Amino acid sequence: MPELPEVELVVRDLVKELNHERIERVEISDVVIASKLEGKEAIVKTLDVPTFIREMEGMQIESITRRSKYIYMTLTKNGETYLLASHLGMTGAWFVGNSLDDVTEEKFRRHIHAVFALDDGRLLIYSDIRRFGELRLLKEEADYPPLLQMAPEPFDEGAEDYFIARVSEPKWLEKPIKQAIMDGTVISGCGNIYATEALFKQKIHPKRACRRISEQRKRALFQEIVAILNESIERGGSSISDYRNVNGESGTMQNVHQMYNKKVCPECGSATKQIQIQNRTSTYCPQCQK
DNA sequence: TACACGCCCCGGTAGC
DNA sequence: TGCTACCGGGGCGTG
Repeated sequence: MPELPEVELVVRDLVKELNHERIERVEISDVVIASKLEGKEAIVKTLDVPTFIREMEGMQIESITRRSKYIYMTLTKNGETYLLASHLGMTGAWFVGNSLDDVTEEKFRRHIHAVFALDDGRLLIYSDIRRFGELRLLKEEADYPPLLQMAPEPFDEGAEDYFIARVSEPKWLEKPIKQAIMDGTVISGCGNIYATEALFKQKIHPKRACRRISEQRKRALFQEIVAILNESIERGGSSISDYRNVNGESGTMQNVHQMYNKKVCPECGSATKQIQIQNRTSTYCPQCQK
């Protein structure tokens, strides 16, 4: 499942592949169309499918960037600028190819939900096995307020101080640290995998209340998260289940995970434990993490 | 008003 | 082999 590093790698690949192409035609899968007709918000958010297609056709791709776990495509049409904010959910993936057969893995090919035919003849393809991802066409970021509430990019200057300030707010003091670092308004882009790894490396129990962690330890934890996110980008991301890059390749970060989904602590050999925090499974070592 | 909780978008997969 | 329960990112509605 894609977190910040995986999204960053997708963006880097898309930037290499795409250069101001124009979207000529758009196709949306029958299952998405059917879900939308039932009133569900399946992948194509807010807009109905015909409107989404009509708006997207004729758009020129100006730039592709990442903001937290969102892919931002800046688009223009008739002198107006738009933003396509794409979230991969748990199983979303983008591909670029000459035909749908270029999506070589069957489980992704079976779940292609949006196809953007480009003016150079290639296809920009969005596949999403579980359909938890989103394609959100906006006039600007402010049209979807949660985007404005996201914490600064973790690599940006000031993000660490922002983190310290946020977890020092009354609403966070008694809450588990893991809940805080997985909240996108506290840190951008840190999901369950990297939160689990960072807490293990810093020997912090995931349920420890924010109030009961010194500022020094909190800063060390933040820096650990940044280091792990960077390491994962260098390793091509974590391919826990369904992450693939634009060329359909997996990453290798999962090979160096020490705690996420592990049964035994690599440090002390104790059996790990799993608890639920905010309905998310948290794996930790009861001996090493206090 | 603010927060906790459950729901919802789903298919793959583990377990029986 | 086939069925069922479970999992989860993240917003949102309800109590």
